[in-house]
Amino acid sequence: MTRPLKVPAKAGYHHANLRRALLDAAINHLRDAPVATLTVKQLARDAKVSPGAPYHHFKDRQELLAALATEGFERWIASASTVAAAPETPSNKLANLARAWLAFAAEHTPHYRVMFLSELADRQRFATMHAAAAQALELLVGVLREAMPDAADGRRAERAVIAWSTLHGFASLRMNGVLGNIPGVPELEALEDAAAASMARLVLDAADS
Amino acid sequence: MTRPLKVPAKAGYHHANLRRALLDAAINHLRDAPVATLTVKQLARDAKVSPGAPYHHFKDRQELLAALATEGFERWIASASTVAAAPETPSNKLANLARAWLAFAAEHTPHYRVMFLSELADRQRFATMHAAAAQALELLVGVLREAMPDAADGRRAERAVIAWSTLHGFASLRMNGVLGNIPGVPELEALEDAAAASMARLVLDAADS
DNA sequence: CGAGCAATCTGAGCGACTCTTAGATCGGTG
DNA sequence: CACCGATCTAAGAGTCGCTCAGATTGCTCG
Repeated sequence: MTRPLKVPAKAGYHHANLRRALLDAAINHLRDAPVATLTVKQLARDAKVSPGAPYHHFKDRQELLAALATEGFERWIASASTVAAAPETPSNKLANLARAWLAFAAEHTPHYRVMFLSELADRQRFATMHAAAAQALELLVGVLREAMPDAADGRRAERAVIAWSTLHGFASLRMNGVLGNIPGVPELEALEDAAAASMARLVLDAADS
Repeated sequence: MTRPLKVPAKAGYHHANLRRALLDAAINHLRDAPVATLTVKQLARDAKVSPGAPYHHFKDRQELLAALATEGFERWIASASTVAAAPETPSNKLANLARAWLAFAAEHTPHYRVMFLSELADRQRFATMHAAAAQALELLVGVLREAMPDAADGRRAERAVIAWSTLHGFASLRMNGVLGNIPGVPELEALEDAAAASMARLVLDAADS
C-alpha cells in the first residue's frame, strides 16, 4: 500500500502536515476547475499559512503539480494491480482494466487533470513522476502480455499504446467537456462499455494477425 | 475555403492587422512551449504594440485561445473534407482520415494544444469554437456513416467517439511527451499506422455485430 | 536536561502578469 | 473636410510566483 509518497518525518508541526494539507487543498480546488486556475497563494490561504510557506515543501508550483500527478499514478497502480491480480480470463481482465481506468479518471478528476500535463513533460526534472507513469504503462502491458502470449513483444507494446490512447483520449475528451450533449451520441455510460469492448477486440485481433 | 474567422474590415491600420499578428505570435510561441507559458504581454511585445492593445481584439486571454482553437478546427475541417471527398473505399477513407488527424496534430501542434483545453469548456462563452468542434466530429461521423451503412445511428455515433478518442489520445500523449523513448515501444510512425488500422477494424466489427 | 541545530513558518517585497481606463491618434464616411 | 468610431498608448490597480531575512518550533545529542 504505497499511498503518500513521503510522510515528512513524524507528521506534526505548527500545521501538523502542511504538505498534505496543500495537496488536499489542490485536489479540492481541481474538482471542478482547470489547472490554470490553481494558485499557490490560494492553497496557502486554504491551509491558513503565509504565502511563502508552501515553498518549503515544493520548490515551485510545477513541483506541487508533479507531486499530485505522482500520487495519481500511484493510486492508479494500486487499484489496477487489484484488477490485474483477479482470477479472470485475460480478455475479461482487460475489459475490467479499461473500465477501471475510466472510473479512475471520473472519480479522481483532480489527479487526472495533472497526470498528463505538458508542463510536466521534462523527464529529468520530474523523474519520479515519469517513473510512476512508466510503471502504469508497464502494468497495462503486463495484462496485454497475458492476453496475447503468442504475439511479438513489439506488437504487444504497440497494442498497449493504442489501448492507452483510447482510454486516455476518451477520459480526456469527457473531462474537458467535449463530449457533453452532442446530438446523436449515446449516453456516456454506454460509451464506457464500448471503449472497454474495443480494447478487448484490440487484443483478440492481434492473436491471429 | 473558410480560413480566418473574420478579417477585421479591410486589414490596414497602424499595425496593418494586429489580430492576425497576435495569433501568429501565439502560434509561433506554442510551437515548443505549453499553453501555460503563453502571455498576452509577450505577444504584444512580439507584435511591437503596447501591452493593452491586444484587448481591443480579444476580450481576454481565454478568448484569444478560443480564437486560435476555432482556427484549428476550421483548418482541420478543411483538410479533412478533402480526404472525405476522395474516391476511395470507405475503409481506406477512414484510415486516411486517421492518418490525416495524426499528421494534423503533429504539424499544427500550436493549434492542437488549444483545441481541447478545459479552460475553454464553457459552451456558451465559446460558442463559435464549440460549433466548429461539433462540425469536426460531424465530419468523422459522416465517413463512418459511409463505412457502416447498415448499423444503427447510435452505434455509428458510438464508434465515432471511440475512434476520435483513440486519435486524440494518441496525439495528446505524443504531444505531451508521454510516449517518448519508453523501452520496448515501437517507433512512433509504426504506431500511427497501428492507430489507423485499429480505426478501420473498429468499423468492420460494427457491421457484423 | 538543556543547548544547539535544522526544519518550518512569517512578512515584506520584487518583477511579471491580467485587465481597466482616460485620452491620443488614425482611417473612413457623409 | 469635419467628424465619428475604431485602434492604440500610457498608466495603474490588483494578483501571482518566488525569494529572503529573521522568528519560531521540534528534535537530537552531549
